[in-house]
Amino acid sequence: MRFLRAHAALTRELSSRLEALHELTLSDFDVLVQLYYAEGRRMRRIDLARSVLLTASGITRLLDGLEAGGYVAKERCDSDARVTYAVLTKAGVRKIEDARESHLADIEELFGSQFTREEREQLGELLGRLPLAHTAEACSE
Amino acid sequence: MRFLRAHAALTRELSSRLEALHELTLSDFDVLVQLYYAEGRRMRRIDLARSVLLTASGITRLLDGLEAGGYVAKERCDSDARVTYAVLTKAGVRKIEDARESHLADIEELFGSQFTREEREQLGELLGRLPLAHTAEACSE
DNA sequence: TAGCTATACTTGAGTTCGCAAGGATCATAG
DNA sequence: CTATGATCCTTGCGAACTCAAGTATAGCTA
Repeated sequence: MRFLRAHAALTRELSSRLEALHELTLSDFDVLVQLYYAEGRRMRRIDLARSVLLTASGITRLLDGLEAGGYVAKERCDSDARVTYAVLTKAGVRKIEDARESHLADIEELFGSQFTREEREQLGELLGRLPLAHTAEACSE
Repeated sequence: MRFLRAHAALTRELSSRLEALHELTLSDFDVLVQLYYAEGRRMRRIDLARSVLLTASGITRLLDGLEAGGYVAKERCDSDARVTYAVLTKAGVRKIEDARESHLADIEELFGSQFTREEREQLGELLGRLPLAHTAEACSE
């Protein structure tokens, strides 16, 4: 119960702040961050989907938006015509670097401030044990 | 990050199991549980909304569904004509008692099995500190 | 009593997703 | 070379929600 409530409250707040300041969804942000840390700042759409726990169709539509905004571009794969890469554009890099700052501050305010460093690590470890929660790539957000 | 991923993975799984077995959303279940433990098994719709962290309109539509299924009924309030109560029907009581069992088993499997009793308590305590997460009423689910 | 503001609820429009189905491409096995 | 099955992606449809606006009622104030 606490878990569900905490999530609902937290994401609602973070999401609305992100939206207000940067016109980004939490999912949008999530995708941009994944791309930002990816090799060559690009990823296969399917891997992107798995890493942010969306379905393939979810990613298609989400990227539609980011492509329209000019933050991400499509790129064909030479070795496999089925796959399309999502690449962060320069505007996308600027966007994420810009949004990161306020978003991290928000997280710190709402989330981090409640815990000591030690507790934070423990919380992370505990949550990391949950099944299926292992998709998150290296990244310390 | 872990928090978001863990939530996405967990709710997706729990939700689909609940849906498959009982044709209930996680939110539906949540609402039924709240009513089940409420005094007289009824609540003002607005209080219900706050306790499950939905908006007023969200509750209206969710209850539309549960009313259509015969699990909850509307009831007028004598002292204040603005408010409507949501009351659990007998069918609703049966439904929730039925669904509870498998749902708790699912939770135990996916969530509880990863932790010792002590860790579980600690996790609960940590999550409970998050701002806005205090709406959950007494109930040990 | 008349007016103002706050509260409870509903409804219309729009968003973000998931699922199922379909098209295209690859890889493998005869 | 062809058939089969898997993989990547998109699209139609529907579900769950939110926000904004509207209605009705309550309560307070002058």
